[in-house]
Amino acid sequence: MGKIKTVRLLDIATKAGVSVSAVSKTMNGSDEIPEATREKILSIARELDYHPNFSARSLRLGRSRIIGVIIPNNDFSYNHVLSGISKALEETDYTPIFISTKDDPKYEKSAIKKLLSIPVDGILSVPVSMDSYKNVFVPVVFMSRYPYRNPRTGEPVRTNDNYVVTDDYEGQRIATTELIKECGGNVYIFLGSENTRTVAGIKEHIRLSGYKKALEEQDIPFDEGHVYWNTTSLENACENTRKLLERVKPPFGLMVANDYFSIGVISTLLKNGYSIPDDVKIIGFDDLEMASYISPSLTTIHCSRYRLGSCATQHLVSIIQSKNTGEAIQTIFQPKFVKRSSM
Amino acid sequence: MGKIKTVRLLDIATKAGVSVSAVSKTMNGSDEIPEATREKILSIARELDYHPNFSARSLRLGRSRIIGVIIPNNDFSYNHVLSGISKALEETDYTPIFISTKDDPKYEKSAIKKLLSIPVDGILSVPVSMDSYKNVFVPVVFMSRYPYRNPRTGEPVRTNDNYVVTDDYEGQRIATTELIKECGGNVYIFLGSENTRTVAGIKEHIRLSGYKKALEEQDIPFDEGHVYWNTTSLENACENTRKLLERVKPPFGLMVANDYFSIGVISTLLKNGYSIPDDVKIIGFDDLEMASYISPSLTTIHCSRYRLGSCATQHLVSIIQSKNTGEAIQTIFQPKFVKRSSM
DNA sequence: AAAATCAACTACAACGTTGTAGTAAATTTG
DNA sequence: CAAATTTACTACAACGTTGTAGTTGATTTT
Repeated sequence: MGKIKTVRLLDIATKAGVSVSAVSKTMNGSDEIPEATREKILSIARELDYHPNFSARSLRLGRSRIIGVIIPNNDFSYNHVLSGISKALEETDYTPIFISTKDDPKYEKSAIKKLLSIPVDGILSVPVSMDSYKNVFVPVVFMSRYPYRNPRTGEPVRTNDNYVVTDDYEGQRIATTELIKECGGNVYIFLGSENTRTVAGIKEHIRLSGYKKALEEQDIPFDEGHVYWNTTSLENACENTRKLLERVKPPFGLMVANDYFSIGVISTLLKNGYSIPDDVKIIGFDDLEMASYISPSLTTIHCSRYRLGSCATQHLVSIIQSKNTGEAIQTIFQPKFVKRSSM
Repeated sequence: MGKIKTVRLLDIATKAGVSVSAVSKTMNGSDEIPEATREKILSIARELDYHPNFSARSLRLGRSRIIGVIIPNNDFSYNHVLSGISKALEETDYTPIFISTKDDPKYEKSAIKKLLSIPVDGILSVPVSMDSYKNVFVPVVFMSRYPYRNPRTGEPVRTNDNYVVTDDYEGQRIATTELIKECGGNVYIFLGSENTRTVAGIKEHIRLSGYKKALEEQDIPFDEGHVYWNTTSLENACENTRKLLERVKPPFGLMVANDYFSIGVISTLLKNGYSIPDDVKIIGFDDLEMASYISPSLTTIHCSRYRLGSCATQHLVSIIQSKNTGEAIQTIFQPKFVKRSSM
């Protein structure tokens, strides 16, 4: 398995009897090479199966046609976002490179450095700490986690970063409002990790805020005991369900962090002999494809993570190509309530 | 957003009053730089927040610490494989770059070229056409789709490529054997795409072969009408189920291409008033985490795609680092039958 | 017919890194 | 104490590409 010489511009140039520059110009579509020479060069390039050396080009140009994608974990829970990114990038000649941060600012910083040293032409990020992006001099589009609202007040926050998010605050508010219509104040909520409540140092979870807002609107007092944190796996979801059942008996309403974990919740409820939606009314979050296929079919908040990824990607590419006017691109997708049979 | 000058070895060298070579040697841990100078250089590097330029290094060295990952589609259906790869790579200082082929040899060829031009240090691939890899001069480990058996005969195939696969032939044979115990010859099978039956030009699907083998062992004649192709989405799975119900009435046994699509099958059966496992016995494939949480809990063939990815990655890294002895690394994971309540 | 323009190139430096060959001073060896 | 070796460096070419600044020879303009 010895080193194999790759085909360079020089090889083509030698064979065609022209200079390296002429070949380079031809490859880059310069109009100062006449048709005849151009044809000759291109046919030799094809014959030798030439492909430009990525590193050399990146070194020379200071750009790479590579987009860095920073995600919190490598268990691909951002699966749909990534699919959206890949799909959107397919139309362009950019290639994504994914790095995970394990939700740790240390890893995030090193991920950014790694990406910048490539150098990537832009970054799509589900951020851990906004501070990490202070000295990033390529375009960045934040996804999903940007503090677009003050989580304490629900007020929109004005910044000049680029971001694409779904309005989880509104999503949770709507879900809660709908559930209150059915169950009054008897509504519980399963949320994700408590210590990564939100980015940007504001120690209040955006989904929790939406939940509180809905309660407030209906004059229902907030009860910390109705919130179950750490729904971060199917097993945790089941455990939370068991804990909940120990403390309160149905009927009640329950909102689960996402559709996937709802499967665990439903499983545990059925196992304990409860029926859905008669005993427990359930609302998920995301509206995964499978939400309408499981039984009972899942009432949920629709917000396409796929669309989020593809939208952010389109933004980033347009920023890269049009040399950023300084105008921040900010998109907030509004989630929708989808009623099925779990409620 | 002007171009920001990045920190180079030269900047450190100038500030430290030494040569670029001295800094380079220090960075690469050469032992010919004494402790005092080394400390000085490193502290300046830290101070300036130096990070090596990836492209320059790759150009110079002809390697990049990047691993190319080739997968058939960008809807991340190879999710678990990718997670395994990412996880395994986390321990090393290699970074993966994913490219999809859309199951088209044309895209596959161009993906390979792109990766080689980076240049990647190795490739992990779920291949479309083995021909595409003829002139690849970096280590390749094939995943999941390698023709490790002759699909017509079930005989092992001897090659000297590196690969990691799960024995889908055996998996399907076992599933079929188990289902026959319950339903006799009354067993149906839903399989994936008919025209990508297998790689390597052998026009026979490895899973179908396993199915046939089991029938043969029990002296049950093969009936083409028992095979439903094109189970490539939840919706297709439902449609196939409806078609099947039109033609045959329960009871019967049914094997579905994978656990995920089983959700659609189960949904359709329940909707039509059939009960599982009394009317229809179902076996999935994969043993996804959710298989034991859905209702009815899913009997399936366990084969960890995650493990497949991480194993292939470990192999690749070891090949890269030990400068390949020529000995091919080949791993075949044996799947296991997991009985739950859908059968 | 000389001057200016143009077409079709070529030569060369630069991007940031690394390894090899070289060198001067310090230290060890015979 | 001279010769050989070692230590601690430095200088420089090379990796493949691209853009800028030439350099021809031909054509057009004055």
